[in-house]
Amino acid sequence: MKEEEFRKIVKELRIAIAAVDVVVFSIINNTIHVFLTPIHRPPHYMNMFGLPGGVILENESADDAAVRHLAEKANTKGVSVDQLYTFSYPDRDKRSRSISIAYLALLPSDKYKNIQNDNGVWVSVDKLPTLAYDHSHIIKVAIERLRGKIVYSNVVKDLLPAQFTLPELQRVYEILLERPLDKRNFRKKFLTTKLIKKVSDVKKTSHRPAQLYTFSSKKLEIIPEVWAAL
Amino acid sequence: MKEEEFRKIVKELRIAIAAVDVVVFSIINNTIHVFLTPIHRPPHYMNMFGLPGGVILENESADDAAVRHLAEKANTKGVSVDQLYTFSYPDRDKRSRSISIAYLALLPSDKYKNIQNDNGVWVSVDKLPTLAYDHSHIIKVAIERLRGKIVYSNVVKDLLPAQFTLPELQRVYEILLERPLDKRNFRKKFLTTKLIKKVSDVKKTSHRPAQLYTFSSKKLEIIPEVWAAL
DNA sequence: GGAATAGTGTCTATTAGACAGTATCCA
DNA sequence: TGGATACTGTCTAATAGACACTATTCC
Repeated sequence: MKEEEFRKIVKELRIAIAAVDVVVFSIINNTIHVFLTPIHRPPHYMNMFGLPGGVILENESADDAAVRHLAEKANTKGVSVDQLYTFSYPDRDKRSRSISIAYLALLPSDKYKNIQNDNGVWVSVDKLPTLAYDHSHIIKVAIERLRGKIVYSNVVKDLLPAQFTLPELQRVYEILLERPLDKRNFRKKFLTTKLIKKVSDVKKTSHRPAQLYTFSSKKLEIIPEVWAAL
Repeated sequence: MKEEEFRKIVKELRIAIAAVDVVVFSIINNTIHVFLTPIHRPPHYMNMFGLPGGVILENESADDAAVRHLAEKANTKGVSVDQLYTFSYPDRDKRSRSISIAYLALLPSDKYKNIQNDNGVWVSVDKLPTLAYDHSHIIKVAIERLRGKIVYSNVVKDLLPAQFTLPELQRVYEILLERPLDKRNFRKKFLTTKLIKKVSDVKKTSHRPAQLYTFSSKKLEIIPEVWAAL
């Protein structure tokens, strides 16, 4: 069935179609970047960028659809997604009624190049162009959610390489929280959470090497502590 | 269009239709109760109960639809709803593919009788019958969300009458957290949050009267404190 | 005065947050 | 040895949590 015909029927049915959109973040050059794909849907959305996403197929859950669309548009595998929010204002898609189940995905900074393809681009969230649909809004909500999550969980694990140093970890928190953190308090607090453990290796640089760590668990863990330290 | 015909077309389109379901909680007789409506959808769901809900119309958001369906099925007005999660497993509705944007609503214990009508019933969440669709699962998720929310926000405001005593407030926390709380610590902590304020009245009973309080704000406030006190 | 529930204060242990100097590597 | 960044510990103030008695009303 042609898309045109499809939309006509859907419109007649006066129903809301559900689709998914995925906000993929990675930290590049010390700023949060989001992965965008080209969108060209005349007459309203021409030569624009937007979030990767699309329809949900007959035999998949929205979660599956999010993973699938991400894999197709960003050429990646094994990225886990978390449901963010469902956006449903009637005019969010000017072409026809559609509802977006938005997902949040995180990519370690040593992996972001993998998911690049000819069309997709990584853009700093501080320098977003005008995006298709309500995708700018979705990204804003995603940033807030991410900021909220890091203070009571180990979500940052998905933004860091498998092995990382404590200064690198702290830097991620500083970027997301947009404020400097005290090095001693940060280390003290983070080590008491037992979320990370030493590996028997150091990161060699042009100065004193730093101890490498890894996250104890690959699953999302909830921690009681709140990172309010200055 | 007849429902049968509608479902046939939808099935041919192989698309996912979005609907809403609303979990309404109230505390009745010291236990969490949920509001259920009768559901009769042969052949899979006959003479059962389930959450109030239904389709999203052309010109309304999911939030609007949730409020509307709640008003229709439960005969009430002015209840605010919060998006809970979107459920989308392909077989969650055995009749046809449908996705549920679930909402959470709370009703003060002095108001729950208002939303009763000939068909709806209030059932303790400890004694739920088998429900239609995946509604049992949705309710479980809703309870967890509610439990999580009360420790860092003033959500309980929607479970209490406009004026209430501190022992009543504490009771709500004890029911939701399923453990006793120390009276002195509870009062001390809650009063330092400034979430509530005294009113110039007391609740008269057959023993010593209790000071009445009211929530300072009708909006959802986030508090840093965590109610972990024993 | 007895029953029933409201209301109150202190002490201790832990945690949060401020703060500055030493250690280790490389060039 | 100088540059650069990793790493470490203490003090203070605030908070969490344990704990028991007095106050007020009604009957």
